[in-house]
Amino acid sequence: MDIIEAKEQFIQAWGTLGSSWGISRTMAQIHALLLVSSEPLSADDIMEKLQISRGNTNMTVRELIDWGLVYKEIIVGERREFFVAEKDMWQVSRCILRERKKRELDPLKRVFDSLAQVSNNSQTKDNQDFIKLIKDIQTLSEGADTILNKLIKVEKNWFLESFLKLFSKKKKISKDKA
Amino acid sequence: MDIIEAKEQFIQAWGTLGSSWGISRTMAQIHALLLVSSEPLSADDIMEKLQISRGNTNMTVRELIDWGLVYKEIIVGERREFFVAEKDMWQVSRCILRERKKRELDPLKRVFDSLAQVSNNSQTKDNQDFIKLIKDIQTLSEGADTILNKLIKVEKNWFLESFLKLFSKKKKISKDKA
DNA sequence: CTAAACTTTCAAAAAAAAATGAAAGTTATT
DNA sequence: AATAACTTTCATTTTTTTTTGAAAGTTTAG
Repeated sequence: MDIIEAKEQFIQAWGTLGSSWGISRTMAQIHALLLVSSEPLSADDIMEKLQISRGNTNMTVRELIDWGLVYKEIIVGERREFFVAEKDMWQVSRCILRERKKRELDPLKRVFDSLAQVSNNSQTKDNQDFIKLIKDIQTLSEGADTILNKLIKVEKNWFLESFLKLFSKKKKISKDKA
Repeated sequence: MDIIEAKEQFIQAWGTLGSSWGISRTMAQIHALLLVSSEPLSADDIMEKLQISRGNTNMTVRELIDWGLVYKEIIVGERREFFVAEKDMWQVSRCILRERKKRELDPLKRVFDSLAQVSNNSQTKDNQDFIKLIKDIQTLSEGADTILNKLIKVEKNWFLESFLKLFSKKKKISKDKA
């Protein structure tokens, strides 16, 4: 497999993976295309390479900019806008984490904060169970929130060097196995 | 807000949240309904309470069972099957993490393992960058994999007591603030 | 100011995902 | 073995999400 082919496969694969990440195929493909392009691309370049419409290209690039995954780049003497992708994949991960947390976790917390205010005057077993369910979900979602916030803030090296080591400790092999 | 109302809101909210988690609204709603029911429910109970079709109910309950979120329960003297939800929310989180990892992270790793085998004979800057991109994505996805596997295995108390504390250390307030 | 170059919007079309329900399949009872 | 009670399947319909493209809007240059 040569590099050209590999890049095409990358764009295709990133697009497919995007769907399972709740990101539209086009959005993921544009992102991938910009990631593998050494030069900034114009809206027309993107349209042509991915065979998509102008409207779709414009809207999707805007969204990528909102996420912080793509930047506008001005080229002197050119009137058109050009776009480049954020190439630091740790930064990319942070953007994706932040946006997915915003979409997937924050609404959960909001809903349960309001649900937690349910009055608990009837003390049947059934109702106690419901109150506990709400509390449990809140505890866990706050835990998830704490972890995600930390991951979003943290430096790449801290993640790769300190944090990951917490998880990769080898299991001690006990003598009684021998 | 009384408990009945709160439960209905819970089912509704869990359904809506489900969509943003890549889970169909019905699947999340059935799950929520079973979570708030103290008694096991039959397929007919579910159909009636959520106003959905038999086919949909059956397929979705099967999927919830596959995920490990719902169990069949046999009631003596009843021919029909009854269903109950896993009530331990930590266990529920694990199931959801495991299934989402399977859907969202594992395919990523597979794709990039195959892309990593791209030949690197032409040593242009451009190609070096591409190779680096692939490597970076692999490093990060392996990191994510390690963390998720650990979280899926770990005990609830370890998560809430030891793990979370790593993240919630209070910032030292320095004197120059005063 | 005006035309050209480029960008944005949004109603309508297409595609993808989810739900329906009738028919086929199973299993337990008599 | 026949019937009744219940479950599963899947082609079709409905709903939701994504994309299109023509029209409207903006900005720059002369």
